[in-house]
Amino acid sequence: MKVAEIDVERARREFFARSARIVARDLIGCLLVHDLEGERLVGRIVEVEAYESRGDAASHSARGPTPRNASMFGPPGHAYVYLSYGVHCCFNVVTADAGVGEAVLVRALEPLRGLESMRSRRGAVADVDLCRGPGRLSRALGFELEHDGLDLVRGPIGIHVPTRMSRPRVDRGPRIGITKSVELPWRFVERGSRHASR
DNA sequence: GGAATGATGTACT
DNA sequence: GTACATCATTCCG
Repeated sequence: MKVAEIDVERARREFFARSARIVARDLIGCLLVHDLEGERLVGRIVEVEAYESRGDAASHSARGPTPRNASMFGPPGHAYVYLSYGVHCCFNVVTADAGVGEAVLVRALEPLRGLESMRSRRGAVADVDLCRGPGRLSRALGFELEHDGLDLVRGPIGIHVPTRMSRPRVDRGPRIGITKSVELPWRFVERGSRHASR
């Protein structure tokens, strides 16, 4: 591997090695990519939530490591995928440092590429709803439990930070669907996005 | 072993 | 707006 490639990889890993709330904010506008069955599926991240390790009772990591949340305590820049309500897969990006237990839940995407493939997995829904919700986007992009722990720098799932993008306007507020630590304003949404949930 | 609980989505009134 | 499917995980005993 060339020196330049090593530098790029280090920079990509350091992006995730920060607190979840900081990474969460920066993920708005980034591209979530899945190379699946010879096709590249792409969505633009428009809604996320940060789950931290200290003082966050809503985080899966709040009571320490368990078999389910093990990858949340693993190295940053890896996936944490879990089953919600026994039905839906939810996709997170592990942040901070290994052993800490922080992650960012990706809640909604603006579908950009591979829409036909997304439609085939999602059934008869409007395109604006293809990836509007954490369970929905996992279904649309083909995320499964087997992707839990995957290294997002190596693929086939990855996150692209656009080199040239106007910094999106981001609104911040309480997270959705939780009953603990409801006051923490760690949900980030691109202002005015029609692809966000709610 | 048993019971409660979801970081949800869909259907229905 | 409300109802509920559905099951792995977690906690308690």
